[in-house]
Parts: sequence; structure tokens; C-alpha cells
Amino acid sequence: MSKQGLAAAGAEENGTKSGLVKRPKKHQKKRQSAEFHAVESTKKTVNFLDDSDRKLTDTSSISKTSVKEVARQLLKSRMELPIWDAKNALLKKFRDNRVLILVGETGSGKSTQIPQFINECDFSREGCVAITQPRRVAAVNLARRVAQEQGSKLGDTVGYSIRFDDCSSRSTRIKYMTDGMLLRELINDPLLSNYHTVILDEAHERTLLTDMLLGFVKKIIKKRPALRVIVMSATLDAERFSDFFDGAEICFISGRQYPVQVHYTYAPEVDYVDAALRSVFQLHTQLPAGDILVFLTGQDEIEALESVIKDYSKQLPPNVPQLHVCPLFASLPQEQQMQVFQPAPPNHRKVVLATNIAETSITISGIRYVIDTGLAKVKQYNARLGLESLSVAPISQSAARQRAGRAGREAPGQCFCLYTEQDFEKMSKETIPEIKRIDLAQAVLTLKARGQDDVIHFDYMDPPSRESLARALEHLYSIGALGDNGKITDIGYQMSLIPLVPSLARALLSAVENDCVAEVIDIVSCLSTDSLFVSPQDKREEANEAWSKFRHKLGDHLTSLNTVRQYLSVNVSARKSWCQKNFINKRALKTVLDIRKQLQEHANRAGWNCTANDNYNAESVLCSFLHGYITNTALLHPDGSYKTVIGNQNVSIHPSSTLFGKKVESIMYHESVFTTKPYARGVTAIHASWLTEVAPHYLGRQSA
DNA sequence: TGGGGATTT
Repeated sequence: MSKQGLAAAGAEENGTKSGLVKRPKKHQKKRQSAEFHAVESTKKTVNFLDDSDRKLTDTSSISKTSVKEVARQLLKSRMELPIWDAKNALLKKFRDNRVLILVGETGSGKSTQIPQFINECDFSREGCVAITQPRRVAAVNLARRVAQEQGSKLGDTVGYSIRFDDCSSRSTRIKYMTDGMLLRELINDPLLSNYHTVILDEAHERTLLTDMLLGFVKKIIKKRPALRVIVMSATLDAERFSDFFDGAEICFISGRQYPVQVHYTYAPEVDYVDAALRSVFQLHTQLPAGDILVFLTGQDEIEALESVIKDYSKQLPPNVPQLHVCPLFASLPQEQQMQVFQPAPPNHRKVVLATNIAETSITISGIRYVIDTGLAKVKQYNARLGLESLSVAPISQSAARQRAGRAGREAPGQCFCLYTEQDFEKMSKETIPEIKRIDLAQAVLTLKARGQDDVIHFDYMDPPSRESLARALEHLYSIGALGDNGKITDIGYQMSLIPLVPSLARALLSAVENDCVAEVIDIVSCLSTDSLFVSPQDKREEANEAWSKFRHKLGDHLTSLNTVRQYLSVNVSARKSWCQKNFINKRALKTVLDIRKQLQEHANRAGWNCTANDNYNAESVLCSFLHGYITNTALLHPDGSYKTVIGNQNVSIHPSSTLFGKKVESIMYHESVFTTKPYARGVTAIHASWLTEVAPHYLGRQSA
């Protein structure tokens, strides 16, 4: 494509060629093409490495040879990685620096090679190197690969550790793990003495857990001079990490690069989904082979666009290749997710319609063109009201670059932004770290349980607001995790050992006293993952009908208990069809069972009675929850609305609740979310009198 | 009468 690019082509030719594609009525009044103008990418804007890691994954042809032989053969391709040119220089840096910031794009090979280089250094003779990942799959896949490269059985020299699955042993020298896992290890090993080196990978993503680790690790190196730390980032914000670690040295790893030409629209596109639609067809009819990746904000949008594209592509003339559309979002069933990795059928061009999941979690090969709406759904937390909301917002410049980079993994590519260059300039430079956007109750409890009593002066790379910390402290106090002096209580410490959000951990501890552990475990497991209930738009009534046999008149908590118990009573071989028939999310249920098992093991270790009781006492179960939900309660007012017990705010029962439309004396709920108004989700009816019984310490103080 | 971006222990 010329410098003029798609813009001119689109503007001038699309009109005359518009016979190719008939637009539905609602689009007819709009301008017929998104107008682009091409902008040469500067090195700084688009600086991408090739996906060298991927070349190493194809070991199928040598799978029959011995492990050592595989390793020997892999070494050859490893040594071709750009990072190997720098190996000796890096080894010297590792020896000379206790803290190092390493910058290299995803796929440069740093995640696989750096730990192996470290393992060759003399300081690594004893102990293990930990390398943390924000996501479970990444930890497992990296460990698999590196085990192959090392010629070791997975779990031997090279292993991984993630929730529900520890594949490491005493002989493990290189351990991939999730951030959450290393954070958990801090409880029993506050100085991380098992590790000579800790590598924090993907630090640029700035997830809550990585940020917490950054703070802890900084604290630990002052107490443990032998510990080495490497912070790895794929973006150019290395100075911030360096500043955080008192001017630590920064290393850049270069690699082979594929340029990505970035195009912006001349004028803002009001309807970005429509603009995306037009762009897909413009690209398809005008640009050479190569798959297209479109970044959108959510499932609804993706499904809507998918059906329109499929519809339109029927009208493509026979001499033009067809379009093969693949949706991609987290809640998509696994089998359908796998479709994006399949090459398009002959004479087809693949179009992947994805959420942010394709920005970090999933890499698709064959993408040459990216269409970026510049938007994403972002969670925001209003600490003052204690309300979370999820809303569509512009992404950051660094996220936009990340998205564009998806076009240049294998060859030079192009990115078409559905916004103007001026809009790009107006975007914030970096994505706001998660720690500034979410409810911090669990994070604060985590800090306190690991000896960081003063959570305001913890060494945060980006400190959360005082208001947000205060809200979290208040919440923890309300459920008895903190005492009047703000220090963690015995109950709070026990809560921190349970892998649940504080409210649910509290419910479980109360269940021990109320002797209904098994029941509460089943319910908290459901509340710790995605909703079990899926309602397809076209089968809503049918789904509602199917769920009626699970419904409990007191509300959602006991309804999920019914659901789990009915599921467990079904023959293992019939469970899959049972889920289908009853509109139950199979994947979510599997997660529920994993969590349930982990909690049962915890209960057994703690010596709690966890025998299931079919004639359980509903009041005992619900009061256990109420201990965790003190701040999440509301009373019915004479006008028919619910107002929160604390703060007297309006809150409505969410339509997904079994109590929707019902009027009961008072309610407790799992969470409140702001969409069109404040809603309570996961709701159960309670007696107002229970409130004063359960939390006299808190409610008394509030009214005083 | 409404809506689950992505993660994790």
C-alpha cells in the first residue's frame, strides 16, 4: 500500500466498487467508507520483534527422539535468537547488578532464555530462580518449553507452580509461577529464601499482583543482600521501574523487527462498530493476503459484527476470497476459542473479532492487519460509594502500540486506527495500573498478613488513593479482619490463608462456628468464578424454565447451593449434557469444583467438620455469609426501594437475581455494581434483626 | 427488567 494508503483507495474507489457489498438500511445514510490517511511509523512508535519463541514450539517432528536429543536440537534454534548475541554481556550484567531492568518485546525469547542464562551463573549454584507471570497458561507453557530446551522432565529441573497445579520438586532450579503464587509463598517465607533470583515478567502490564510483588521485592532486597531481582518489561517505560529500584540499570534487548505502518482516520468515526465493518471490507477487497484482527470492546459487539460480516460476505463476487470470521473473548467456549488458531479454509481470509484478550493473553499467527477501535471495557472503582463499574473507555497509547504490534509478528504489517492522530495524542501514555482502579480489600489484607501493617506507606510504584485504602480498611474492620487499632486480628490472619475474597473467607470462618462448612464451601466456590448460568439471547425463556428447579425462595446463595448439589448427583458421564440442557456454564462449573476441592482440603487440614448435610439449617448458612457482608446489606423502604444499611444509598436488585422484583424486609448481597444505576448482585433475603446480632461492634459504632 | 474487558490465590 502506498503512502496515501487505504485512505485514498477507500475514499475514491469504494464508492464505485460499492456494488461489492450491499449495506443494510441502517447504514445507508452514513458515509460509505472510513477515510484513512497513512502515517509512516516511526521507530519509536512501532518497534517490534519477531516471534522467535514461536519457532521453537514446533517440536512435533522430533517428539519421538530422546529428551536430551530434543534439547540438543533445540539448542541450535535457541542460539539463533537475537538474545543469544547478547548472552555474554547479559551474564556479566547479572553478576554485576543485584537489580536489573530488562526491556524486550514479547516474543524476543527473554521469558524462555533469561532464566536459563541465570541458571548458568555461579551465584545460582544453590536454590532456584523464580519467574513470575500474570497468567496461568503462560507459566505452564513457558515451563514446558524450557524443560524441553533443558532436556529435563517437566517438574524436574524446570517446573511450574500455579493454583490447583504444582509441578515442581526439590530438584527444580527454574520455576515458572503466577504472581499470585509467589505472593502466597511470602506468608511462609517472607524473605523468599528459596530463591536466589526473582524475575518479574510482564511487569509493564502492572496487574495488582505484580505491583504488590514489586513492593515486597524492593523491601526484601534490603534485608537479603543475596537476592537478585530482574524486572522484565515489553514496553519503553523502563525508567519508571529503574527509578523505583533506585536507579537500577536498564538493558535493552534488540531483535529482528517488522515495521508496522499505522493509519489514522482523517475525522473521528462516530459509530466505531460500523467503521470497523466498513474497514474489514475495504481491507479485504484492496489489500494482499493476510489475516485481519479487529479489537472491539465486548461480546455483544463482537457477536453483532460477526453476524453482519457473515451476511455481507455472501455478496462478495466469486472472484474475491471469502471471509472466515472468528470471534474471540474470554467467556467463549474453549472449542470455539481454538478456532482462531486454525488457518482459514482455502480461498478465505480470516477475520478475528477480539476483545482485549488478544492484546496480552492470546497470540494469533498469520495476522498482518489490525483494525483498532481504540476502546476497551475498563473496570473502575468508586471508593466513596463502594461501587464498581465497567465502562467503555479509550485505551492508552501504550496499549494502542501493543495492539498495532500484533500485525507485525511475522512480517511487516499495517494497523488501521478508527480514530484520528489527534485522538491518539490525547490518549494517556500508559494504562492506569490496576491498583488505582479496583477494590483493595483483599490487597490490604494480603499486605497486613505479610507483615506490612502500614498499608498507606507501603512502597507502591503507583500509590492508590487514600480514599480507596481507607475504604478497604473500613471494610476489613466491618468483617472483623482488623481490630480497633487497625491491626490484623486472628480471624483476619486466618482469612488471609484462605484463597477467597475477604467477605467469603469470613463467611467460611463463620460457617465453622455454625457447623455448615460443606454448604458454605459449595456456595463460596460458585461466587468465586463466573456465573454458572448462561442465557443465550434467543433462548432466555427456555433457560429460565430450566433454572426453576434450582431456585430457592430466599435467593441466590441457596440457589447456587441447589445447583451444585444437583449437578453432583448427576452421573459423571451425563454431566456434560446436563449442563447443556440446563443452560449451565460447563467451564465455570469445573472451576467451581476445583475451588471447592481446594477449600475442602483446607478445611480438612484445619480439622473442620465438612460433611454435607442435605437438611442443612438455612439460617446458619445465611448468617455465616452475613458476617462477611455487613457493608453489603440494605433495608426495604416504604416507597419500595432498597437503601443500604450503611450510607443509606439506593440500591436495586439486579435482574439476574432470583429475587429480582421481590420485596423483602432486608437483603444482603455479594457485590454492588454500577451500570445504569447501582445494582446488587448475588442477593439473599435476610431478617433485619440478624444485622444487630451479627455485627454489633460495627453497626453500633456507625450510628453513634 | 439488565448485561460478564482481562487476571489471580
